[in-house]
Amino acid sequence: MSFAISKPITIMGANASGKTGLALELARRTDGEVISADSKQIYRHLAAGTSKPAGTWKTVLGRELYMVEGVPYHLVDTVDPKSAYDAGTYAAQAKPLMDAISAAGKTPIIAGGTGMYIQALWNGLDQLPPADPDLRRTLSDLAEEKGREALHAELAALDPRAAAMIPPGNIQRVMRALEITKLAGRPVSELWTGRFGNALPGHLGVFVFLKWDKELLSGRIKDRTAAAFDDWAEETRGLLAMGYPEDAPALKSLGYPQVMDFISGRITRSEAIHSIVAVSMSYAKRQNTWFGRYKNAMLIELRSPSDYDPGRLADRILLAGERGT
RNA sequence: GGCUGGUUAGCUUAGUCGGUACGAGCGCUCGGCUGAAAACCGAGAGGGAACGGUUCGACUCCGUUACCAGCCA
Repeated sequence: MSFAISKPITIMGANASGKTGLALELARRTDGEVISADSKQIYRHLAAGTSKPAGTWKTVLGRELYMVEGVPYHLVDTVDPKSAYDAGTYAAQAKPLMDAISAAGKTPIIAGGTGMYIQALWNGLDQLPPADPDLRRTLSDLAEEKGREALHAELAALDPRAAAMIPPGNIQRVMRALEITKLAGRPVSELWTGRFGNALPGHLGVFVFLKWDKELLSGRIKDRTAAAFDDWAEETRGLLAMGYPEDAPALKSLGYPQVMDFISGRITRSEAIHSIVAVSMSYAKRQNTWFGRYKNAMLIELRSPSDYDPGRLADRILLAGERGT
């Protein structure tokens, strides 16, 4: 079957839930192109540790494209591991790509597990000052010296409403709120418009949330981690050999610290795998919590291994898309 | 077989000189999230090996049993 829809399709879900396979199936059916929404697959040289889909860079009509099984796969393998990347940058890159794909009569398929990026792309971020590394360093030093409560107290003095919404322990969000308030010269809470909400614009696209039974997902994560581990270790050795520091933004990704502990002999291979599975599962829980907020997304619950059938799932999704058109 | 030490939440453990376990980390359950988000954070459930004794009262003292560790045979 082939469908004449070009409304974007967004596939969300925890890690190891089969988003890539489904996205590729949808791309083949609809003459589509995939846009990744993944804060770590965006980095070059990270593959085994991020389950980046295997692909190759090709020049197509003068454009450099990462091709996976014949499908263009955007916003993957493009950023240097020592560079910072963030939701604002992602939205600024993904939106024009999505529009261009649609304009060419093709279907954009957004697939990823980074909820904040999907949120930034579809609901947009408020007009706020971007990150200021120097200010962050200052604030971070202050927190180190006087404690998190001191920073929170400072925020409370400048913006009581924001302070009430952010727990003192959440140093990152406290610092960000202070950063915005100082840079903008106005309290953050006055700059938040509420657009960063809990609903996706269902009239603009099809949104799918793949949610696996926990035990099954755990099995998939175990299998995937064990299978990838040796390549992962080799990949990490390579990154360190290339001179990337252990605290490079890319290496702050889940699992890499454990792999580095294994490489340096601090823990065994099986300890590393166990630990990675554990952190992956708690990450999956957080992802499901995030995506669960979107009550208007199409929830696909996978309760047995046979429920994951990309062909059949694609049928369901495309049918829903046609109805909505 | 003997001696010594141990047995506190699912796991690793802290502490209680007899008076309701301020416990902690991990795990588990739930949640939050506006340019670090695979980040960062919040809430909750869960506990004194077994049996008997002393005592107004025992996780804390005594005895027996079970199991663990170390040392000696």
